[in-house]
Parts: sequence; structure tokens; C-alpha cells
Amino acid sequence: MLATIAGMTRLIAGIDFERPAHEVARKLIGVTVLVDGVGGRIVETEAYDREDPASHAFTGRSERNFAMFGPPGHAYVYRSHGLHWCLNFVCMEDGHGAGVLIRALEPVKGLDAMHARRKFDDVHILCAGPGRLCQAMAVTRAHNAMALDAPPFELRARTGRVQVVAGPRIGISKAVDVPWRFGLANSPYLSKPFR
DNA sequence: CTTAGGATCGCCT
DNA sequence: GGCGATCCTAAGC
Repeated sequence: MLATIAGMTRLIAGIDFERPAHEVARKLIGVTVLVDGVGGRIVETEAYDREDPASHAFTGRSERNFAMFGPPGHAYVYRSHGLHWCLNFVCMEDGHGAGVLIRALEPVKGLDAMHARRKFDDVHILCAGPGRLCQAMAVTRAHNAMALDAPPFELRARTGRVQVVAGPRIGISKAVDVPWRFGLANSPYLSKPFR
């Protein structure tokens, strides 16, 4: 399943989603994501690979996770604990679906709308967590499998350099030591600090 | 500041 | 029937 012809790879905000999830997760730090013009700069991500026991794709395709199996550059939105929505960007390498969980944003656009949806939370908490940022941007199942390079989504390439830190992923019980959580160093908008 | 429990539902065993 | 890629609140130290 090679959609890539040398030099002809289609990029979204400078990102090639036909790369390993951990590589895409690292490169997404500093990229701005907007949904209907509301959102911010990505400061925290986690990679979930096809061969990864912690990944929803690990046990195969289902009604919930089909978006993870492609195409790349689309959204995978799932419900967590029966309550919260979580947003992933789908990656593919050699036809294997994988995802990058968006874990935290630095709020940039549409602050009023996000504060209103989040009961006027402090700006440092507003998008600090996968469930919180989905509530702030009003992401739901309706966004599942949508393309990231078309409305309501908009991705903007990062400008300038960023210092990225890595560590173990949060809230999982399998593959606990895999260091596939990435963050913008010293950002005050992380869901949890890196140590 | 740290920890514990509840909410709530679709998927997997 | 069990258990989450979570979040909020309340209580304890």
C-alpha cells in the first residue's frame, strides 16, 4: 500500500502521516490544530503503534477503531470511560494503522468559546488533557474519520524551533515503559510535567 | 499536595 | 461481566 512516490508525498502542515507514529508524534509538537477556527498549539502527544499492546489497533479492526486503519492524515475520535472524547491523528506505515493521541494544547484561538464550554476553567487547565481539549474544541464522534486538511479541521505548520522532551505514556497498563509521550519542554499547558 | 471514588458505556474476554 | 489512551470532587496528610 504505497501511496508515496519519491518526492511526491502529500504533507499536512509539513507532516508526513505515512511515517511511524512515534516520529509523527514528535513532529506534531508545536503544530497548531483548529476545529471550526477554535484551538491552539499542540504541546503534548502520545504515539500508539499497530504492534503496540497499548494501542486500540492492536486487537484488530472494530466498529470503534476502524478510522485507525486508514487513510492516514485523518482523525480517529473515540469515547473514553463512557464520558470523554479523545482525538487522534491517524498514521500509516506499510499499510499498518497507528495513531497519535493529542493530549494537550496551548490555547490560541477562540478562547471565549473554549472557556464557555469548559465552565470558564483557568487557561492552563483549559486544554490540558485529551478529554479536556476535545470538550474545549467541541470534538465528538461526528469528527471521527474526517480529513485533517479540510474543514472543520485546520492544521498549521509550526514556526521556529521547539525543544521536545519524551517520557512514558500516561494512564495505560500495558507497555508502560515505552517512551512515546512527547511534550514541549517547560510548557505550562501540559497535562502533567515531564520528569 | 496526594489519593480515592464515582460517573458511564462500548468493547473485549 | 470487567475494564479502560479520563476528569472532577472531596477528603486526608
